[in-house]
Amino acid sequence: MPKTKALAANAGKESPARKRAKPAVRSASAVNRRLRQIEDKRSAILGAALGLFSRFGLHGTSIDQVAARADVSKSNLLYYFANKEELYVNVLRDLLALWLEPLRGFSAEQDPAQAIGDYIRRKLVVSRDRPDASRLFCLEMIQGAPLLRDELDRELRTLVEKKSEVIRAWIEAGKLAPVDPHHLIFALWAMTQHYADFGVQVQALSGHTLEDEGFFEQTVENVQRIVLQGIVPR
Amino acid sequence: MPKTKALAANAGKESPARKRAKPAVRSASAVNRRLRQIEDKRSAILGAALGLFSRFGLHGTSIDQVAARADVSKSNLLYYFANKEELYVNVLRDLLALWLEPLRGFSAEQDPAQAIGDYIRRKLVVSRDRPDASRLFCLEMIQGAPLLRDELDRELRTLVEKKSEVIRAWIEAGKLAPVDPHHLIFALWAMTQHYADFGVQVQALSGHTLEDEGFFEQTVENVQRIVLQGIVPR
DNA sequence: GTCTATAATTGGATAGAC
DNA sequence: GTCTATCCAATTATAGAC
Repeated sequence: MPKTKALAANAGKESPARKRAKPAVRSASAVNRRLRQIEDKRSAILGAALGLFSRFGLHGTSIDQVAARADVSKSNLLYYFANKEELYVNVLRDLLALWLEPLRGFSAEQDPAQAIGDYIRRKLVVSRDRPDASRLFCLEMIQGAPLLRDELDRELRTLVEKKSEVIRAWIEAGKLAPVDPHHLIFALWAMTQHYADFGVQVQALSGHTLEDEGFFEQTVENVQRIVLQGIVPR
Repeated sequence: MPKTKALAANAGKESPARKRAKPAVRSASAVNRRLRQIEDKRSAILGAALGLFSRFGLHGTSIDQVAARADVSKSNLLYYFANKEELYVNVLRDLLALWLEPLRGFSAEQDPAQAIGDYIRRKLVVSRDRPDASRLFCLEMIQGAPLLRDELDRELRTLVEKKSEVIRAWIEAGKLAPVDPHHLIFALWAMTQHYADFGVQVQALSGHTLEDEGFFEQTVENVQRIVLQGIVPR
């Protein structure tokens, strides 16, 4: 079984970027330059890690590969992140915010067709521009979300409940057909993420990627139509 | 990078179950019993492997774990499957058939609403009864389907093209709203698989699993309604 | 902060007895 | 067919010089 290293043991070990401003000989600007440089390196590593983790998973990726891709040495990487798991967790944490964002837009005052149509577009933009984020999120879910479980229960859950209320309000106002809010939300997530997570399949079958401007618009339009109008002729 | 061991090298090494009927002292029934026993062991290993691979992926699972779960020794497992990759490939192969099956049902003579409604139910049954299969398939896709790519291009592609024709025929007959067949198929796949692949999330947010009879029916109904009628009131 | 060893471990795979 | 004993490669992680 994947060993869950005592994360608590690392709680004290904070990343080097935390140590700042000790009585310095260098000028303030030189210090800032240095700090920025460090932050850049950190995010270079995080970026490289996302790219690899999102394809091959935590265990399918070696620290070496991440280091090579980020153009740092392995031991240098381990200076910035105490161990592989800490790196992984940091990558995931950055993800969640990005993932929750689009849903926040919903509010009862909006026109539901408009709001949901916009939402579909925004999610497809994420699938197009950040497919790696989507894939890593999916990987984590498949594994039972060992590291995201808490956040799922807290943040995501309350957000979803709030938005479900909005959807219910729309239905009661007769602006939306009676549909279970949870299932609607699942449907929206599933259909839009699919183009990122199953990108290879989409490409193999349709011959296109979301990068393809025409195909992107066609996708937006079709997903919107299916969800809003359905496929039975009116 | 994940090393792709020369699979060709193993082409000759066939599984032990292939050696049969040499002039035997034992009775025919004894031999059959033995053969069945061997097949049972093979499928026990395959089953255990599916369970683990579908959660932790190829690299997240050790041969040892599979062996333990199948209740055989590691070296005994390696007698049945020459190496880890061969085991993995065999698990995947069994999967594809299961995965393609439901789509074959479509034919132009059917009523589209009925056919698609049935399809949704059948796929959700698979998501409920074989979530591990769905997850492994998803894992493989995320990784770029290195082992399924050929099949994707061949079998799946031609099947999808054939069924796209059926959908187009329905549209031309005015029985279906104008929608791109590919996107419709993607939507159906995405929405139904979601309940297996993102099962943890579904559980965390809705409090239910497809195992839950009531929830299952509610899911079927909602997915059908969204796809067929859409959510804008008529 | 960055690098060069190197320790320590895991895990895939083989050899050979039974 | 099944087991025990190993071998060997791949990594993770640490120590310590600069």
